[in-house]
Amino acid sequence: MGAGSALVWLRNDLRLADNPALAAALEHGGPLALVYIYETGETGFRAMGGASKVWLHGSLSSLSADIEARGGTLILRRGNARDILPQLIEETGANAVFWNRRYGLAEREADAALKTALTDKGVSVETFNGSLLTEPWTFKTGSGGYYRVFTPYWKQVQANYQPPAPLPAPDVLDCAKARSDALSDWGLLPTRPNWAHGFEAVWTPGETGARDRLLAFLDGPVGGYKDERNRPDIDGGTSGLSPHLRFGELSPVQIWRAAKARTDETPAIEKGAHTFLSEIVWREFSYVLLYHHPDLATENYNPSFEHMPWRTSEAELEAWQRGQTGFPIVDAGMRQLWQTGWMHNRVRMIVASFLTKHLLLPWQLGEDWFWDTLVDADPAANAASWQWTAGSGADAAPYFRVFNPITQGSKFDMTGAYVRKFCPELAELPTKYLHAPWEADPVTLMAAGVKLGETYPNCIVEHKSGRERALTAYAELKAKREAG
DNA sequence: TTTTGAGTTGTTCGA
DNA sequence: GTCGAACAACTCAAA
Repeated sequence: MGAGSALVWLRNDLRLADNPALAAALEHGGPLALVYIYETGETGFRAMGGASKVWLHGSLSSLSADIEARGGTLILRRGNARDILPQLIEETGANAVFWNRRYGLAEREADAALKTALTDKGVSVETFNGSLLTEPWTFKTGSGGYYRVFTPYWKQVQANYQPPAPLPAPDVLDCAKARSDALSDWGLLPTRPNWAHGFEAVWTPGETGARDRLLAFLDGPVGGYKDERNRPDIDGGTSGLSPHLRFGELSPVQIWRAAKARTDETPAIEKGAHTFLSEIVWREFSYVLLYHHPDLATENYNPSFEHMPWRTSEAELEAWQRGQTGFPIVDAGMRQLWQTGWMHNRVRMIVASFLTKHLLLPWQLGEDWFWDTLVDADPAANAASWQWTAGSGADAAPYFRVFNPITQGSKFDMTGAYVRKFCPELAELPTKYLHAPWEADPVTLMAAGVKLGETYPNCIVEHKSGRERALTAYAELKAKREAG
């Protein structure tokens, strides 16, 4: 390849280390054009949610600084990649384009069309796997199909996955010049009100923040991960890497290598590291499902769920969204989500079970709310996990598994620190009543400053009757399924 | 082809 | 308080 420059189109891979597309562009030689396009108005693309936009702003800001520290520049553009990439190729004199692949249908189709168009104009295009351990078509079952059950998939990965050699971040970047938008003009950050003001205390978007978090996790918490990952009252019981992974500030390959290396040094963490990597592979499994079911975020994976007698209630949906259901563990979770853009995984299951079973509202409403409010909103993992909870998904929970929010709260937020943090109006209650304040006697309630129905809502549905209603609905579904 | 064993994360009830 | 069984039936993956 001749003297032209090499254009790297960055998408969900906002990092310099271990980035296959970037490494190939460096190999190509010549100046680099490092480009991020904020794709708006692209048909079939799901618009990024509000919390994700906030993260994107932070991530691009960090990436831009990292690139400038190496003498380069990040080019920002907004609009259609279809129009913008050819312009940038012109402006920068690029004769080769590099990107890491995406797996949603609309994205795949758009990328394929672009690749054809560029190739036809004599520009070489090379694409890579920059976001997954293995791409969704890699592993097949004995009969040639894709995996629909997690455990055999996980076994397959353990038996056959070998990480490629790491690709170091470049020390110096020689970049081509081109016009760039100002990041602040994209309007990614909220104003009036700034509902994201709580994010900063919790997160450091960008490659450095991601690496620091990974190392901190491997330095300690990973050892107890198997049990502590279920404890929302423990700070750092989980890795907190999900938003970094979502934007590719680090890759699952880097995680895999680091966890394996650390296990070799410290065999005592083996069990925790193994469980941790299985969670990473759940993300991979979700991508297998998304690849084979492009409408995973909207359509039931199991088609028989079209007969599910879901309810409708704007008021109940809103009570759930705002963390005003009257069940402390549910409300704490929904408020953590609103305040920090993230929710502990155990609590995600509890609130999802509550929405789809106790309230019997369609899982798509929950999926959509999470899409808008999670900084880690991932097209594959979010959709697959909601369907799993609802029972419509692959390898799904049995219908009779209705989480009891009181039992779950007492069992996993056993100190009550989680509810006290996010539902401060209940903070003075004794732990014994914290997950079921209605069971406290009037004297205890008064002493804690709690007036049910005033300072904290009454339950919008009673646990026992809500559970029974859900079981009845699922039985109806079964009857309809049998009737054809 | 047929068979077999298994399937992320739970709750309730009764002994 | 502890423990085991029931809660469905089906589909998947592999032998």
